[in-house]
Amino acid sequence: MRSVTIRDVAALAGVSVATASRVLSGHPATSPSSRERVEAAVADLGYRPDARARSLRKARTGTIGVLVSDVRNPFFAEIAYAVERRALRAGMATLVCNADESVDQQDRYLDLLVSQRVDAMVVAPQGDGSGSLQEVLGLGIPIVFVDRTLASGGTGVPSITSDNRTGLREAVTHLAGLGHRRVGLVAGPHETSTGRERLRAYRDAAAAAGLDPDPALVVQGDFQQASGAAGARRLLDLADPPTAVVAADSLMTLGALSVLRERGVAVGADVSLVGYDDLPAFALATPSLTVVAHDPARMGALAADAVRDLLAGRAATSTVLPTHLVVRGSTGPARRPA
Amino acid sequence: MRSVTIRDVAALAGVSVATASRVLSGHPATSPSSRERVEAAVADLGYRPDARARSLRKARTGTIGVLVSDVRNPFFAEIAYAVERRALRAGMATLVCNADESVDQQDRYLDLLVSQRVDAMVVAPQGDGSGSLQEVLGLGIPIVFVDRTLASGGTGVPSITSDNRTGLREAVTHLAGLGHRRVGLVAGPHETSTGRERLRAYRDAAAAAGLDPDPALVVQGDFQQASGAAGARRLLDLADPPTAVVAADSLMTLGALSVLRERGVAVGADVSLVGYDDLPAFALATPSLTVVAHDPARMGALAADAVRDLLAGRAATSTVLPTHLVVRGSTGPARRPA
DNA sequence: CGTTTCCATGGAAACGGTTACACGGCACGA
DNA sequence: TCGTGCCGTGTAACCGTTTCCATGGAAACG
Repeated sequence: MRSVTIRDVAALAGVSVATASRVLSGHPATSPSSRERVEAAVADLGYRPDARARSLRKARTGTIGVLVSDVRNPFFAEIAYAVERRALRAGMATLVCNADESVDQQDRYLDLLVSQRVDAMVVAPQGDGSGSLQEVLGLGIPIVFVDRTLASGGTGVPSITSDNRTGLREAVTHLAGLGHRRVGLVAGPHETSTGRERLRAYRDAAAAAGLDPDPALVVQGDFQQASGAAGARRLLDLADPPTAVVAADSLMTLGALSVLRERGVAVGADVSLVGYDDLPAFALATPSLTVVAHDPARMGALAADAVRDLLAGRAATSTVLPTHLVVRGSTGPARRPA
Repeated sequence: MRSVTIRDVAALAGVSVATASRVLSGHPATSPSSRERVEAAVADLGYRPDARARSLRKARTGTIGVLVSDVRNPFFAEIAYAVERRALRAGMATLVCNADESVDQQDRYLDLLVSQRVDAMVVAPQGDGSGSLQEVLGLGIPIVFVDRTLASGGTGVPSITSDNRTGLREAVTHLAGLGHRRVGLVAGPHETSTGRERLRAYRDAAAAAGLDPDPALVVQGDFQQASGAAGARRLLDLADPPTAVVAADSLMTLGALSVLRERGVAVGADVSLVGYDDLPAFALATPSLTVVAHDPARMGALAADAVRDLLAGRAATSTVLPTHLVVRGSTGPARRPA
């Protein structure tokens, strides 16, 4: 059962493949009569053009790759969705890949995207760009970073990120204002720019507010739910546990929250919690969560716009989107130690 | 800046393209000496094989399409993730598409997947198969349905679904046992098999338990969060509102929950709520949500297995995964109307 | 009426790989 | 020594499309 090709269409329509191709791609120089017959033949045979063959001849594949860490993270799902939506409107297909917060897997997918000859990529990069990423950057494929950037700053790659520092600073300042002196942080991986920036913002803000600089208050997570739970446990088990905890991403927030509940800690009273990302579910928790909010849908849309610009040969502008603290019920006055 | 082709590699290595190709694809009939030189040339030039060109000649593209309704729905995100993971292990790439609960968009993506010549598809189908879907089924592309099936049953397409009826029946029976007589349902769209089956199970179970058969207790949703909120509002605004509500998917559960909270209704006391899908966040709500649970990760993995079987020429088996009710705090004894 | 212009068309060369086929050289057994 | 067979290699066809170029006819113009 060989699939039907443009040759079959041309034969049935009684024209050459060249003419058939012209009709199919809307070339103006075609007579109404051949247009009509080709279209009839297409309908008759159920012809479906082969995008691979087409793209082999033309310069473009009409495909863009989106490489995020984990679509199960609602934050990245939203980004991927937004990019895809915008891309579809421009007639482009989207290849969504999960790096799983692993550089190896990221490299594997970068290879894959390159060999698929995607026209452009939207990447939330892992690591310091030492692996395939650096190499791929050298290939001249239009790339836009989203959410994260590389440690080695000036790569000339446009990026759509959010202002990690402000949100986290506001969170710490807010907690300090409530009288908290020992504020814990479940930090993100050093391999990501977001992890590093949020940690740095925490440290700066904590120092500025004169909080307890105890290094034990910072525990390392990996942006996955389990590490948020583990981190929260370590913090609560300290001899002198924090009275407030900040989690550096949504999944770790979920994990931390689950531990607080499992231990019967009254969130917002015994221990205050600031989450990251404003997931719909976070507003519905009891007490509803105070969070650092940013806007993944907008990030995705802007990333798609940047890709469009790059593909059109225009320069793409990097954007840093604002973040802000949304104060809800999970943060309250520090309870004086007994 | 033309990209480097296998011809360049062959030239540099001093062999023919045939030999270069053989080395690259691991063909046994190659001498150590040419292997070595070709590999050196590849490294030297930074050669990246072109998957499109390769797949044009070979029968396969090494790509499978995953067409779900909405990756922002954690349920589908989990499915997509599981499929992708399994596919990658088999060396295949995954094209993830969002039909957005719209038949039109589904058709557009089906066209796209066909023209990309994916080797197989995993689809959560919309509608009755009247659009492109029927046509695509006729093309002989291996397809596996996931989560949903078509109304027109015997299409011979293997499917990985979950037992929608049992879970919902248990939910209704559970509520009846707690003394609820008026149980509302925020139903899913008729265009989906899951929407229909869950509605039918609700009706059957309600009848069996002798609940109030008032048709006003069933409100129509579309599996999106906003419709869950709207549905809950309609139910609460009834002259004789239900004492318990069941939502037919996770996003509508979220919407319904937000309305209950916005109105200051004590969930589990004033009104009981049964959600659908066991999202991590649902266990963390207060009170934690009683839900109908199923296993999207397993569904995705089984779908990927089914695809593997089809691609290997074996028959794929359809599976119906179990669902079960997880009783938590959001359901309680019916409050006697004053 | 002859020449120029334009337009629809077909033939054939790309695009970047794989692979059927033929061929020469070598080791082997008779 | 002479087939026989195997193995590594090269030539060229092929996958399905687009597009360059040449061509022939009709229309437009003088």
